[in-house]
Amino acid sequence: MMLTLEPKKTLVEQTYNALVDAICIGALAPGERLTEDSLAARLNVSRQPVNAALAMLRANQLVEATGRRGVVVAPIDPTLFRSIYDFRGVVEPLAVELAGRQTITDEMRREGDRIVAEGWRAANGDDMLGMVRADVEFHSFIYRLSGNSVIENTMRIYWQHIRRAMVAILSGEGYPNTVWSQHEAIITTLMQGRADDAAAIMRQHILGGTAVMELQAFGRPATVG
Amino acid sequence: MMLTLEPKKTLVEQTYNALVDAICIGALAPGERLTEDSLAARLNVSRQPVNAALAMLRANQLVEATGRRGVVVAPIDPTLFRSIYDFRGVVEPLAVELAGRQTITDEMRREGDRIVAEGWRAANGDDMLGMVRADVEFHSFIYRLSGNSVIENTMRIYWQHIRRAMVAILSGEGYPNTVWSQHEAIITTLMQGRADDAAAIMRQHILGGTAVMELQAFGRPATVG
DNA sequence: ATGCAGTATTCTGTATACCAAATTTATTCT
DNA sequence: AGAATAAATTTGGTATACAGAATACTGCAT
Repeated sequence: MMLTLEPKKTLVEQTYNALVDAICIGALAPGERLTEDSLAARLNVSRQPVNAALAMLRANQLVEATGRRGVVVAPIDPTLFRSIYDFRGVVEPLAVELAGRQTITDEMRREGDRIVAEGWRAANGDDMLGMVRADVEFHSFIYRLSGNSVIENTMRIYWQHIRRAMVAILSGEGYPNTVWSQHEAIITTLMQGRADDAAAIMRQHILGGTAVMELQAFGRPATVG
Repeated sequence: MMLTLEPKKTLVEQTYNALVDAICIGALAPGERLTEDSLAARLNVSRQPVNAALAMLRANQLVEATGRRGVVVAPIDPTLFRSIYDFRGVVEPLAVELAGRQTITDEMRREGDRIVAEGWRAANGDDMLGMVRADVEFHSFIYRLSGNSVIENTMRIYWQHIRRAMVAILSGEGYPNTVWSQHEAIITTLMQGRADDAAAIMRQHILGGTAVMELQAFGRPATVG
């Protein structure tokens, strides 16, 4: 397993980011036991930044405490994903609606087009990691457009979990095409000034993601109440 | 009934909670400069837990970094509050709707009644701190009923900010009565199984809060510098 | 073999001490 | 006074130590 520290920023952040990526990619498998000493040795830092990074990972539910015997990488929890998708069901359309109230510059339009183009390229090339990256980028772009820092900061945390499950979701036959059709439609509609319509598509987009996730990742549809 | 023992908390958590409370109550004023050494001395702990607690406060935007010159208590930021209220506008009704899908036990009904009664008592007695506490309790109760951990965890962070501004919001003439009428109506309607109606009231409740906040807290010149 | 008590080991949480770099404040020189 | 320089602060980071908790191990009595 390769754990490499990216330059810049504090050691705590570097450590945190390295661990997040390792967990999301699967280099650190669910259930794997991590001790501060071994991580410190592997990352070539002292225990302190490791300890701080683990505290953050715990707060974000990516690892779980296990008494005085280190932490373990959290399992992929279906209940958590249902919660996240219920949550996204209202937050993502809100982001689109708020984005509709902002002034959209030409630069933003180009940025949107670029992200959609990249998504299509990844989808057509069956580039799984590229699709995940573009998906994160697309939604983060919408959050940024919304001008609402609460949405941005909150969703950043949960995208770590979403990334973990993304491969399973995207592996559905033909699903990438649906995803990027919807992404494209959202951008186009939003840029035309029809934010309400764009929000409605977003709502459908998340609903579809919920359904596919339930089926692909967890094998059974949700109990709809 | 499951009695949950207060788990022995770490110094980091104790430090974090102490600082959060101090900031929310106003004991640490916006703009005040905090250094690790002085806080460590004041709380009688070493620099390490203070450093970790400050990192969390920074992540939650309650303090701001200022180079190598310590951190300062974050100002009360109108933009942040607008973001929070836009956010709550969709998240709180969602919580009510999800709560409507859960099985509601008699114990929960009693809990709801107790919270509403406490809110009225505080409102009628002009007990500002009691009102704030009951308000936090009411909304946390709804989050818990929703069974959605994402809502619970996310909103816990932002309630720290809301608490800071609460006094200004509640000081509007007659407003506490409106607030607790709405709270009571939400609980009653939800317990009757009419979750959609309850969610609609919640939507109105947050809208009203947004308006009052804008007027009371930010619509007039600041009294504190 | 099996069950169990007592011991050893492994870890975390916390404290202390120290250093380097950065940044502000004070001081000295021109 | 203004510029240059030294001193003081303060963080980020490392290393080390130690108590106490959870786990693993060991060996004795069955």
